Amino acid sequence: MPNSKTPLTATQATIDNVARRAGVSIATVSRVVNGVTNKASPETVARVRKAIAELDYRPSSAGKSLRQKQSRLVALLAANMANPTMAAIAASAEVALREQGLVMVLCDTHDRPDLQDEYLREMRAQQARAIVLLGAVDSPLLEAFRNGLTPLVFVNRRDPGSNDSLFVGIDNARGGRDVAQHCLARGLVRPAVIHAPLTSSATRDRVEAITKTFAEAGHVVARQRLLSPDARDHLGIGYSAAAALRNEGTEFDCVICGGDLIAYGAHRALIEKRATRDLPPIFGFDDNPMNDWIAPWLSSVRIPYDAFGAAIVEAIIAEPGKTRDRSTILPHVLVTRST
Amino acid sequence: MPNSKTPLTATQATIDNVARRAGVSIATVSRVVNGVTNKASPETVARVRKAIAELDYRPSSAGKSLRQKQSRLVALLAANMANPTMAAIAASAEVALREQGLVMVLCDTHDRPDLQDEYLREMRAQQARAIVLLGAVDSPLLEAFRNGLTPLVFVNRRDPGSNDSLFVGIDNARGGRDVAQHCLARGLVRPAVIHAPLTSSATRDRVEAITKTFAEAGHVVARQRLLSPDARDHLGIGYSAAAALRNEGTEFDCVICGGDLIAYGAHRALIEKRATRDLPPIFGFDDNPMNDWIAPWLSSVRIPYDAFGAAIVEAIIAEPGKTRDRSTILPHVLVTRST
DNA sequence: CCTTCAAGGGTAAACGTTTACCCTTGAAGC
DNA sequence: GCTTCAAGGGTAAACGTTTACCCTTGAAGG
Repeated sequence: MPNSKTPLTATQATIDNVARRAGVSIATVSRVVNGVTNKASPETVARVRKAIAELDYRPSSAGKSLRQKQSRLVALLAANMANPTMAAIAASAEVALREQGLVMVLCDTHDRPDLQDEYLREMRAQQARAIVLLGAVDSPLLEAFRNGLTPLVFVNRRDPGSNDSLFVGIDNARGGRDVAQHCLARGLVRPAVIHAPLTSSATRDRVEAITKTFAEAGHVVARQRLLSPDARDHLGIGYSAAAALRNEGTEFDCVICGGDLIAYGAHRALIEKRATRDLPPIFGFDDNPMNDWIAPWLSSVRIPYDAFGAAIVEAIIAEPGKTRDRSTILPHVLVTRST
Repeated sequence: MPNSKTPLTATQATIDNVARRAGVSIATVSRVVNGVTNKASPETVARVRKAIAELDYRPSSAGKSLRQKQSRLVALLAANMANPTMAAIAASAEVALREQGLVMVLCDTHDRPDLQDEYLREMRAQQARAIVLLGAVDSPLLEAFRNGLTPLVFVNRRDPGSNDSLFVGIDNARGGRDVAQHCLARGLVRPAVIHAPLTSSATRDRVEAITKTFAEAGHVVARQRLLSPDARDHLGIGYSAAAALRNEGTEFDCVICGGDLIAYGAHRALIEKRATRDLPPIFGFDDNPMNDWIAPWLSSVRIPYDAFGAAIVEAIIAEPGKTRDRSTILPHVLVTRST
């Protein structure tokens, strides 16, 4: 705790300053800072600690990184920061990483392989401790990192190029099945299914499980109720799919979307023509944190945002152990709402 | 562009590797990398560039930082990452910073002075190039940084402890006046005004301008229509304020909220009792990027998210010049919507 | 009294850069 | 045939750490 003596400056005190003030060598200071106790007497340790507190000393990251060939930076490469779900996971990761003394660098790859590679290159230069990919896309450098020693953690979306990479996420197939079964139990047997292109494992697992579950119950999802329009983003996908349903007069008794943003778009298209009262049930995935407030009409498979941070940290830290599971499957729950 | 010869590895090539491969000294490599052209012949430059490309070399950040006493890291200390507006500004900043070869570190201070100081300390250890405070709170270390040489940029909320710090944001007083005038022009003269505690300059400016504008038009905002309930977050503030209005039977003809999240909360409370059809006009600030989709009932003062990144970068970069404005005021526009 | 050993702590090298300064070469000017 | 000078490029120090290795002291064991 800084006290009145504390010179509270914006310029960094060095290990040398501390050593001089405590009357010891820099080696001793370094040892005290790093908790090597068997090389200094208790009195020396106390003197050093005092000097550290008085100077508000913290080891220079650059010096440390240079020497240890490793920094305290952990990169979070997110596919799309505009998605509140990703933001929530990022926030959770940030807290968990800070508790480990690690610093999170947030990068938005916009789902572009070239940008992802650019960031990988940068993080290699930064000697990042680990790289967390929140929605990874395959890219040339990713392959190189797979064989490197920087831990790679894939979140939400599995590694598009390997199946034994570290993974943290929910069981998407089970989530899809849960939604379908929920519908079936309520007699909803003609769902409109709207999803993004099947490039990510998450979307693929969800959609496959949904159609499979309906089919097994004897209700094959007709082709015209299975929509994946081209659009620049999820909101647009949802909107144009729902608009298409309307224009073509397709009958459906519920709408299941591959993600909440798609559901927002679909909802918008639906309420443009219908009264709010007779909206069909709408389902999404992720359950964005503000849904209770801004989308009380949306049922969604909630992912446990707050659990991601801890799971990611564990995946990074436990790496040496090697015995742990390569996948961490977090629990989900279908949150049902209706206006 | 990496070609077939590229050894695409996850481990960093050093300046020494490049120098050896090009048959020059490390000094020459350094000069080529940094664009010092008058110390090498064109052929040498070409040889070095070739070696750099072949090894996919990028200077080590640690070495660079150590030598230059400055890193390429720029910290963005955000008060609340759960707010989509902050996320949007962060995304914009990230892009703009990357274009300058800078790397954004995102930290969530949760509006807590102790956490803010913790991050400031960390960033001092990282020798951050600059620190961007997106919603700053006053804290002991902040004072030290004000006198230091690391540029500080306050975004949205002004420096709570000084009025000549760098600032990027909109003219909140003007925004508040715009909303009030819009209401007045439509005969709405009994607004309910809901806001967070007046600790930030942004909220203060907005609320003051709103009440002042109404008062000047002869419609003083009655005390019972001016609400700032205690609640853990903006959503809760909006909700409990609107609930209180309802419970106390206060009459009002429109609702003006200090931020979009407050408006979401208020809206939720209002639709719980009223039919959707007779909702009063609701106004917010910031205009979260997804409002068109999820809050078509909300009018809001839109801040130009995408312009923030460039403005922040300019504030950081132009620092040496000293002649520039300390404040960058970005344009806003009142976006009106109604369901 | 001599040897051993542990405790406590210092010395110096290495990490990858940048840059001030030095060196060599060849041509120009006298 | 000198001196000068510019072009081109190398040498080495410094940045702040960590850590292998060395040194000193005092006590224990013989």
